[in-house]
Amino acid sequence: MGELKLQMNMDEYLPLRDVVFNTLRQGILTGELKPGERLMEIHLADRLGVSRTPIREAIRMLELEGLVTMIPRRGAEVARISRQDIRDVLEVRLVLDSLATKLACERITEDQKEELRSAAAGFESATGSGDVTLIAQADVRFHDVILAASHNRRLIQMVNNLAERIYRYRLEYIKDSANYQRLIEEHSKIMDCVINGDEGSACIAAEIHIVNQEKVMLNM
Amino acid sequence: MGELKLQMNMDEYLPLRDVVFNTLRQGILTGELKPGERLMEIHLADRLGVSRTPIREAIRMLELEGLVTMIPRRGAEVARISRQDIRDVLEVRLVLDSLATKLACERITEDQKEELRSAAAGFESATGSGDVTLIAQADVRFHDVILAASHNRRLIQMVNNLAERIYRYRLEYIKDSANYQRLIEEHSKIMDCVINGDEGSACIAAEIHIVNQEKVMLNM
DNA sequence: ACTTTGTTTTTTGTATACACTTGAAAAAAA
DNA sequence: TTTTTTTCAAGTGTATACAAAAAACAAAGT
Repeated sequence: MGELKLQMNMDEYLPLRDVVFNTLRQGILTGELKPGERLMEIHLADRLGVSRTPIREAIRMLELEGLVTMIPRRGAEVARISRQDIRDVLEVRLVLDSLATKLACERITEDQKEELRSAAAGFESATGSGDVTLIAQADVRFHDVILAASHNRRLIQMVNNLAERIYRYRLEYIKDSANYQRLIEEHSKIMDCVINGDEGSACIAAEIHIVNQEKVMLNM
Repeated sequence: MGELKLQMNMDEYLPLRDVVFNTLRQGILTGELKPGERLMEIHLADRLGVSRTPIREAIRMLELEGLVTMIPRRGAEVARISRQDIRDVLEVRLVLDSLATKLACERITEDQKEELRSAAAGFESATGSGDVTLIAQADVRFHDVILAASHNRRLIQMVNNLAERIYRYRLEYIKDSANYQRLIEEHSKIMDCVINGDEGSACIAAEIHIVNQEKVMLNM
């Protein structure tokens, strides 16, 4: 069993359960905790230097988030993701991203338009750096701006949740530099449509963006 | 403070946290626990005859489900639902129900077609009974069949979660017998399209169904 | 060698104790 | 009477103890 490098960020003044939640979440998203790996309360408690109580509560939260699976009287394990799961997620994401883009066309503020331009430029320059983490962050930021511009909290929450579940696979996608040029163009197209309020084209561009992603991710 | 009639169903052999979760969930959905009402751990523990631990875990789960709101160092309260929340939820539901209906057209099995006919008939006869609970159940069943026919687990889970959040308001909608005839016709239309695999018309019918609901619900 | 049974260990499920915050009430001062 | 301070009660946050279940392992019988 490999030693986990889980390290809690105690800076923030949050309930321990939230700190643990964020820590475990991060561990799962980065792949430090692998699918199928058991999450044993005592071990985690020892490693993170807290008692079992906050660990348990954090695990309950991760369960609802879909990142861990509970087996009664056996404990929790990091959720395994099947090909079918990815298909299901992307199928839903297609329409939700499309909706977000459409709503963004109607509701985006001037500030957000500026933010969007900045995010698109940031992504393009990030691809130049070759730093995968940086690129992933820039990509997330671009999508976050559009989501925020939809001004629909429920939608934002749901899309973020979906994105989280397939984050690891999306990372693989981001790693492949063969996709960069296309991604940049797709972002650019989406941005133009949203800024000009061209709903129809914006939706189509957003859908193409997801479909391309789907094609690559399902071949991994 | 009114006496709650919360009663746990101990028949099932489940972890207490799940029993508590279901109990509180039911209480919130039926309106027995009202929006804004504080959920105090000790009181609930006493009332339900368990310790604080399962109560806390159940509350963490309800929080992620969106049914309760946590205020740090103050505890939990039943989530308040704003007009904007309802708008947001219905905006998302529109596209998700539309997607579910489209997928159902492609993937529905023969057994499910039969089930769908039965559910539609059941709803029509339920409206005759005048029993609101019965009608609501029949309505849920109809939608569940279509959801199941989408064969997309993530979608099923998400739509159910959305539906849950506005259940109380939907109930009000169901109460008004002025809507029955229209509901029956809408169901019938959706059913026909799904069974015949007519995706385009099915989506439109599903969307009309939600839009009508939205109109009424936002006027309450 | 193989199955079955008994025992031990590990791990979860639940209860409870204690510390710390916060809000409110009561008491004292202006 | 009003304001401020103090005290106290109520409630959450966290740790820990104990019980019960499941899994792993060993031993005995076939």
